[in-house]
Amino acid sequence: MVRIKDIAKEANVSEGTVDRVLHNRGGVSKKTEEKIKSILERRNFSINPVASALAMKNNHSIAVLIPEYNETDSFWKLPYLGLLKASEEVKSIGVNVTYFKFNQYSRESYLETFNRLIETKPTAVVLVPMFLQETNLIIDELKKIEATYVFLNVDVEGVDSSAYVGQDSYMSGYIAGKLMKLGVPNGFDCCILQTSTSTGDNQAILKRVKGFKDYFNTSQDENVLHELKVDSFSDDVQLASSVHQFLENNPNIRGVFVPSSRISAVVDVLSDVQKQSLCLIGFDNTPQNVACLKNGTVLFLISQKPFDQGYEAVRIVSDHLVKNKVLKEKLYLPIDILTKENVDYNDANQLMFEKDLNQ
Amino acid sequence: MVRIKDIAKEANVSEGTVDRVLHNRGGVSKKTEEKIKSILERRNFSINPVASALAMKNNHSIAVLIPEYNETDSFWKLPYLGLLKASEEVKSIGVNVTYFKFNQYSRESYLETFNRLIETKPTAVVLVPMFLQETNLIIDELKKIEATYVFLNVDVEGVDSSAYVGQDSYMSGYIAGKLMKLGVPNGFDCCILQTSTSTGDNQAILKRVKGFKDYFNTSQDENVLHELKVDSFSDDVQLASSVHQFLENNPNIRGVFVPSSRISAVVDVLSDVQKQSLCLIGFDNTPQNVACLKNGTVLFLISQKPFDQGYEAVRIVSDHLVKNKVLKEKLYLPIDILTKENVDYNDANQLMFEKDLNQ
DNA sequence: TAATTTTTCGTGTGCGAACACGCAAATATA
DNA sequence: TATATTTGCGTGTTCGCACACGAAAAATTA
Repeated sequence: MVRIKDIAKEANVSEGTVDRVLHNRGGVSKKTEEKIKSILERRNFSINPVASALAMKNNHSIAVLIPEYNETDSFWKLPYLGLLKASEEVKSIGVNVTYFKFNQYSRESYLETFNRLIETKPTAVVLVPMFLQETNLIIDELKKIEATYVFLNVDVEGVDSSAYVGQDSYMSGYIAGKLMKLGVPNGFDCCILQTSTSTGDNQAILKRVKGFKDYFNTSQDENVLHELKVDSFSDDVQLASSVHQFLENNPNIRGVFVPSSRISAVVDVLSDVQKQSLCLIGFDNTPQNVACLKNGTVLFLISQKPFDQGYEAVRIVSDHLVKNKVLKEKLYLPIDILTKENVDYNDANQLMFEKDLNQ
Repeated sequence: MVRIKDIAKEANVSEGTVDRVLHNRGGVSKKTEEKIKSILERRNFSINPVASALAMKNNHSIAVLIPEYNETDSFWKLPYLGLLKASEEVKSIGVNVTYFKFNQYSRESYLETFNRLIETKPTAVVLVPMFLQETNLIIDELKKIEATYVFLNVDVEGVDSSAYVGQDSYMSGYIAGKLMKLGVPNGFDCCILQTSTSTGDNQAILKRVKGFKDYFNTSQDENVLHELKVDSFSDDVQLASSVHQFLENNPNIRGVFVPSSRISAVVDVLSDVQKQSLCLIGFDNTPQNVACLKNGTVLFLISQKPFDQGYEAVRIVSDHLVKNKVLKEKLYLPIDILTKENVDYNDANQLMFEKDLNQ
């Protein structure tokens, strides 16, 4: 590893001078500056971030505002694990990450948790902007203290943010449309199944639906696209009756697209015959969904790569804080197509980390 | 932030003593140890990882043996970039990575390059085991100096390694089979197109073909599977004549599977009508292949995630060296299904790194 | 009690970079 | 030419921790 000392020796100057050109602090003659710069280039020097962090007494802090999770509602576990993994890595370069979890169904919890967060005076914030109105309040506060903030998983239109880390929802829906066309024989229909009222992330769901429809409309083959809206995915009985009635009225349907993460709930109310004959496509690798994928009921799941979202969010923010890298406005993660066969490989990374965590 | 110095003062001992109990190095009386431990607990002390990392100055070295690349044969560029990215990250924790590139078509180059590598006495080696016989010689040498070594991209049967980082070739072929079934209408045929002689990574290709065939055989629908072997993908004229003749003799064919990374060469010799009517599935996101994907000629590409392979290989080895983490024997990377629509998102990571590199 | 061994602990140096202080050389002013 | 001012640069200290060396204190032996 090349050190400042090495560069200084080679240039016949002192370490202080090298330091000056590195941080272009001025006070160096043109000639020696050029000389040093060329040596830096040639030796491919880069500042040792660890020593730098120590000397600077770097104490960046990233605060994360994220929904809490439990067994039944485990979607937010994976982003959290990804955040944790990155946190561990950046600790050694002087970046500290703290977590604040809120109830994703409560606006009050969202705001109240943020208020606790802001008291710790973080240098940067990663947040999941669940509620539009409250998010605007939050952004105002963050601007006051000049904290950089990035949105995680949920992209809010019309609110300016430093960056967004997540999926391109429109395109993921578009791809779902393509896969659906492949899975449904020509001449048959399919339908989009969603709740009439949605919480928080409905922005993403709307965009997925739009992408899905757009693919259907641009494609030559003629398949009719139906829509079914249900009250809730949690009420088994009602869901079952809605779905059965709908399928009876539209016997030509061979594909069902569920743009939320709840396709497993739909599978639970289908008969064996229906499971066999329908091409089911949904979102997110929750344990329940993965189970449906593995037993062959669901043909494709589209993954948002939640683990990677958390990981990347912390990485880009800390690179920004420590190395002054510019924040890319939109960091779109890969749109993963999961099948029965490849799903295990996709989870390997996070599983490995989880295992390490428990030791 | 509480420092060792603070603890020492409070306990009326020197920093050295606190250090001893922190790392239980021994040589501390029971009484003072207890006292210090309780203070550590009470003050909620934790080692400053930044200072710790700096002071430890780990000095591990990883040597990488990998094929060289150029414009026409660019496959190995991406693993190399991934290796580079990881190298940068681990530099700050005292791990140094050096590269040794060989000509992938020359056994002599392979061995000769390794000999240069081994002279640098690395603590660990990442290598692409191209030639079986020579690899055995290499492994013998590595065992002598007790270096840990991991295989990258190519998994060699019957040779024991510390670990393998790459794709599960069998399963990736299996998935290609599934996708092919989706893309080819019932009642039509498809074919596997490969060279009769293959170099280096033919192990992987054989396994892919096996997986592909297995999916076809287990599936209920009846599609006939043909096989076409050509002399070389580089000889346009001959390739064209072979392919055209074959397709004329088998007019029922609607799908072509190319288990190597050269599907773009096949596309180049197809007529527009053939491009329209055939379902083409291949491997690897080389620039040429990605172009075919984007213009709609190729329906799916399966990616080996070459960038990630390089990245992960260095990461797991350095985690092993620095943090004593156990090496997982097989680190299978996700089997990525690439389409026209999602391919851009999949490359984003490596593109970003490449851009940073050029600044 | 003196000599020796063992236990227990303090001191000092280095890791690589950041930055303040201040001296010498170069340039400007009288 | 002597003095003042700027410019260019070297030196020394600090960050918090790891680890080696060796000294004082305690325990053992003669």
